[in-house]
Amino acid sequence: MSRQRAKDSATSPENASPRGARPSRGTVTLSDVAKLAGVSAMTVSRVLNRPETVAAETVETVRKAIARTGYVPNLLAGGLATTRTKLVAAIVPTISGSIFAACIQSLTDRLEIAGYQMLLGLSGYPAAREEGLINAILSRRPDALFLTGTSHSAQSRRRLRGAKIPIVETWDLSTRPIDMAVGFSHARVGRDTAQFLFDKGYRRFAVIGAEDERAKIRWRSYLATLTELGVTDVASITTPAPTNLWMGRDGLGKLLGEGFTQGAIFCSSDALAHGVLLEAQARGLSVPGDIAVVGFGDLDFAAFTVPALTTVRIDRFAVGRLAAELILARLAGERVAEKTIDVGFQIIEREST
Amino acid sequence: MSRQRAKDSATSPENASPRGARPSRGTVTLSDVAKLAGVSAMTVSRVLNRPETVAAETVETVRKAIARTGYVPNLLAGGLATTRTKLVAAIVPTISGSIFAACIQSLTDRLEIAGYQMLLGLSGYPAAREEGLINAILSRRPDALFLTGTSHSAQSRRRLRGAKIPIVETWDLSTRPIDMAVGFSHARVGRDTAQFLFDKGYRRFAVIGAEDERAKIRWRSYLATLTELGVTDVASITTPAPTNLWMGRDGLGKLLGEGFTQGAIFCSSDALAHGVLLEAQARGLSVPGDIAVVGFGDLDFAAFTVPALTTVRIDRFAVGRLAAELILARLAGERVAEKTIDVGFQIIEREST
DNA sequence: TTGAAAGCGATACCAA
DNA sequence: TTGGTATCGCTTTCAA
Repeated sequence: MSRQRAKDSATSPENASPRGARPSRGTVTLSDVAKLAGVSAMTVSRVLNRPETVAAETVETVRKAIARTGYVPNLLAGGLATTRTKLVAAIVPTISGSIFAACIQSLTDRLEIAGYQMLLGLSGYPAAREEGLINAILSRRPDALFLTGTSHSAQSRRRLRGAKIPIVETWDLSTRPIDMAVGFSHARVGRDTAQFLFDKGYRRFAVIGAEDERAKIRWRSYLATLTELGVTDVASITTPAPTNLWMGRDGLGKLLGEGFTQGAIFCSSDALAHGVLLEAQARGLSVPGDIAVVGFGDLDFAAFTVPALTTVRIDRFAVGRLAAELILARLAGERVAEKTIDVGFQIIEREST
Repeated sequence: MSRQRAKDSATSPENASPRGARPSRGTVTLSDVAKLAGVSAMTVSRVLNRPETVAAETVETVRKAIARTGYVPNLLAGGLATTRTKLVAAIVPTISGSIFAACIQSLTDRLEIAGYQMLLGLSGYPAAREEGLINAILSRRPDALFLTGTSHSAQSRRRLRGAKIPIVETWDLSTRPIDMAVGFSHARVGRDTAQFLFDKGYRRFAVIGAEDERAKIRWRSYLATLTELGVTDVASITTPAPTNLWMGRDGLGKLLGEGFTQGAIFCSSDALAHGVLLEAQARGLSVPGDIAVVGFGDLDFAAFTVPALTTVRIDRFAVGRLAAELILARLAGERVAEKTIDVGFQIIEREST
C-alpha cells in the first residue's frame, strides 16, 4: 500500500511517524497543484480567487496544472480559514407539494447566481425538529439563514442571534423578526376574507382550518372578524397539518353532518378547499350556489383546474426572491433599510363554469 | 476594540503579532469550553462524539460548560479533520411543482434520521449548470451524492468517479450508472403506453413531448413501438422543458390544426396532459370519447382532479427513500449487492365521470 | 480515562 | 508579483 504522499511538513523532522488527523486518501490538494506548476500554494490560491493579482503567464501555468491534476478545491478548509462558507441554509416545514417548493426554487436560483449554495433543512409540521435542525445547520457555519415563520423557541432565538449572520424569516409578519422578514399578515388574510364574503352577501359561515401555526392565525382572525360583524354561529372544523384533499372532503362531510348545508366555507389551504369542492361535487351540491369555498395559497393546480375556487394568492416566488435579495445585500455589506417586506396577498375570485 | 481573545497557542511566543487566518470573531470554540470545564479540548471532543469513553462526572462537567457557553461545534473543522462531512448532496433539475420535490422530501427525511444533512443543487432544464454545480458541490466534500438522470458530461463523470463517494443516479436506468441507480426504464414507459393504447383499440395516435432528456426517451420509444405495430401516421408536437399546462393547451390546439381531431394522445408529463384536457373541455371535445389522454408522473393534482386522465404512475417517494437506503448502507460500510433498483411504473386508467 | 502534539487544506499577513 | 509562516477549530494517534 504505497499510495504516494510526499507532503513534507517544514517543521517536523523527516521521518516522524505520521500522527495527527487521518490523512485524506489521495485527494489532490493545493500544494500538489503548486508542486506541479512549480509555484507556491499561495500562488495557486491566488489564481483561483484573485487571478488579476498574478502574472498572466503564471496564471496560465497554474491553470494547466489545475486541469491536469483535476484539482477540486476544499471549501471546508477554505471556509475554516476565511469564516465565509458561501453557504446559505433554509429551513422549511416540508417541500413536497407545498408552497415552499416554489419559494426555495426562486431563493436557490438567485443565490446560485451569486455563487452561494443551499443547505436544506426540513423541519416537518409542527416544527418539532426545528431546534435540533438549527443547531445542526449552524454547525456548518452558513453565511445566512432562511427560516419559515417567526415563531421559534427561546433557545433557538438565542442561538440564531448568536450566529451573527443575516437571517430572513418568511411567510409571516406576526411577531417581531429576529433580523429581517419577508411575508404578509396572516391576520389580515383572515380578516379580509371574512369581510370579502360578508360583502358578497353571505350570512352563514364555516371554516375548515389546519392546526398549523400560521393557518391558525388566519382562521382565528376570520372567526374574530365574523364575530365583530355580528355573525355568531360559525361552524368550525380543525385538521392536522399538512393538509390534503381527503381532509377537505372529510371536512365538508362533517360540516354537512352538523347541518351546515349552505353558506361560505373558508379553508386554510387550497388542498382543503379542493377536497371540499370534490366532495360537494360528489354530493351534488352546487358551488357557489349552495356553498362558496375560499382556499389559500393559489397553487397552480387550483388556479388552473378549479374554476369555482376563490382563493388567497401569495406570490410564492417573490418570497424566495426577495429573501435572496435581502440576504445578498447584507452579505455584500450593504445597509438594508427595509428589513421587513410585506409581499401582500390578493383574494382571487373565480366564477363557476 | 478589545473583544477578548485569549487563545494562547502553546507553540508561539506570548506576544507574537496575530498573523495567519483571519480570526473568527468571538465564536466559542472547543478549547473555550475546555478551559471553562477545566479539561483538555480532546476531552470535550470525546464528550461530544463518544461520551462512553469519558468518565461520567467529567461528561457532566463538560456538558454544563457546553450549555453555559452556548457552544456550537464547527463542522467545517470537524469535516476537515475527519474527511467525513455528514453531508449528502442532491442535484435535481427543478424542485417547484415537480416530481422531484417529493423525492427530495423522502430522501431528506430518511437521511436526517441518520444524522446527515442535505446540500441542494438545482441544475435547471436542460442540465446546463450541472457541470459547474457538480464542481461546486464536490468542493464541499459531501459524503454521498444523489443525481437526476444518468447522462452527464465526460468531464463530470470523471470528476464524480474521482470523488470516490457513493453516488446514486435516479429516474433513469437507460445508461450504465456511475455507481448505483434507482429508477425505471423510460423506454419501457413509452413502449407499454403505446401497446396499452393499441390494445384499447385506438388506431389514431399523437404525442406531445417535452425536449427533456428522459421525456424524449419515453416518447421516442412510444413512436417506435407504434411503428412496429404498423401505425405510420403519428402527429407529434414537441415543447421545451419544464412543461406547464399552457403548453398542453397549446399542443392540443396545434394537433387540431393539423387535423388530429380524434384518437389517443400521449403527453410526456401530467402538466401537458392536464392542459390538453382543459383545452379539450374548452373546445367541447369529449374525453375519452373523441380523444384519450395519457400523462406521466401522476402528480397528486392530476390523480385527484382529472378523472379522465390516464397516467403513468411512479412512486416518487420510493425513489428518494430507496436512494437514501443505498447511500446509508454504503456509508455504513455495508456491501450493497443490488446497486440498481428498478422501481417500475404503473399505467393508471381513469374513467371519465 | 485524559492530555499533548501533529495535521487536515486552505487563506491572511508580512516580507522579499 | 511571489513566497513563507501562522493560523482557522477540530480529530487522530500515541503516551501517560
